[in-house]
Amino acid sequence: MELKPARKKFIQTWGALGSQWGINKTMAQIHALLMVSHEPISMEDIMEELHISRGNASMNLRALMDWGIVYKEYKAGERREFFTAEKDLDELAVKISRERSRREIKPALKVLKEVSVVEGDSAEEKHFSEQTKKLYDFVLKADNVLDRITEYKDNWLTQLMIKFIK
Amino acid sequence: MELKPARKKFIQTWGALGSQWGINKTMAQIHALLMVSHEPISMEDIMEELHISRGNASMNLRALMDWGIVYKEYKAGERREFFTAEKDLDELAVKISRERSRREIKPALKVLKEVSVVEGDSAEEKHFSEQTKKLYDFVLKADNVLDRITEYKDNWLTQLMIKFIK
DNA sequence: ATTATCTTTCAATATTTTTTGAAAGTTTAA
DNA sequence: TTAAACTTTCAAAAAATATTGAAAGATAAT
Repeated sequence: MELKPARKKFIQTWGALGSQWGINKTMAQIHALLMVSHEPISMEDIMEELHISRGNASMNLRALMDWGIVYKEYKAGERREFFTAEKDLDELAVKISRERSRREIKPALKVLKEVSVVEGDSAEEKHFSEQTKKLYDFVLKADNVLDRITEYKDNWLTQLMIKFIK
Repeated sequence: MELKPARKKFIQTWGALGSQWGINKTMAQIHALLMVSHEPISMEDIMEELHISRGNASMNLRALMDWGIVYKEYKAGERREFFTAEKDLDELAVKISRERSRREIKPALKVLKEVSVVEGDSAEEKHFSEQTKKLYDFVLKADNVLDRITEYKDNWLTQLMIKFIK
């Protein structure tokens, strides 16, 4: 396969995957582009390759940097800023997990805890309280697991366990 | 806390969480409503509680059933259909993981495999091929881990390992 | 201090996604 | 077979989300 179409296809796919998981398409595409680039890229080049406006590029690069998965780089003697992506995938996964946990899971957990204190004797009230308590425990555990996904992934004992469970 | 506002708050939160993860708000809300209900609910009641149209309710219930996490129930002597949610959270997680894997991850893996065969001697081509190969391996492993999230979660050895890794 | 180069911001616009509601479809009962 | 009770479908409308582009904001060179 040729580089150009392969790159294009990869960027499209990564963008689509992103939007299915609540990350905007352009953000995921910029990230994809940077991940497969062997050297830092300027905003101008990102705009050109993805056919997007300056504003769009700027805003999404900012967002990616807020997630801690894209970095600014300065080249000596260059006025422009260049960008690179976190290329260590374990590091990438850890950062994404941490951020999603902080932004989305933790607040949801807080609410689950709040609402699960419903008291009362009716079947309705009992069931509500029980179910939300279970959800709290479950989400809490899942959150921990996600946070440690790479540690699991690469642990030999775990690998063994996977085979065992299978 | 009172049941009514607690239930409302839970449904709102679950809906918001859903949309942040690429599941539409109403779908997540219907699911939330059914999860905390101690008995099956009719479409009419769902429409009323969530203030949504008949069409919306019908389509999202269909989607939830396609995911395998909501079931139809028939009550003796009743013409209407009633709905319940999968309430076993482990089962819920397994089904969601399986579906997302099948619909989103597997197709992405296929593309990753396709594009990673790029050949050539330039640094650009080499880097592209290496990086997409790494991504393929990583996503494949992560997919397997997700698929087994509950097995991990409840395994005592793993629990011990979490503490150990910490 | 002025200009040139580059980045950010944000109101307006465009696009995508979701929702509505009425017509068509289905199933059961009379 | 007709009607009643309910569900599904889908084109149109609404809502939510993303994108643009030009003006304002930085920063460095002259």
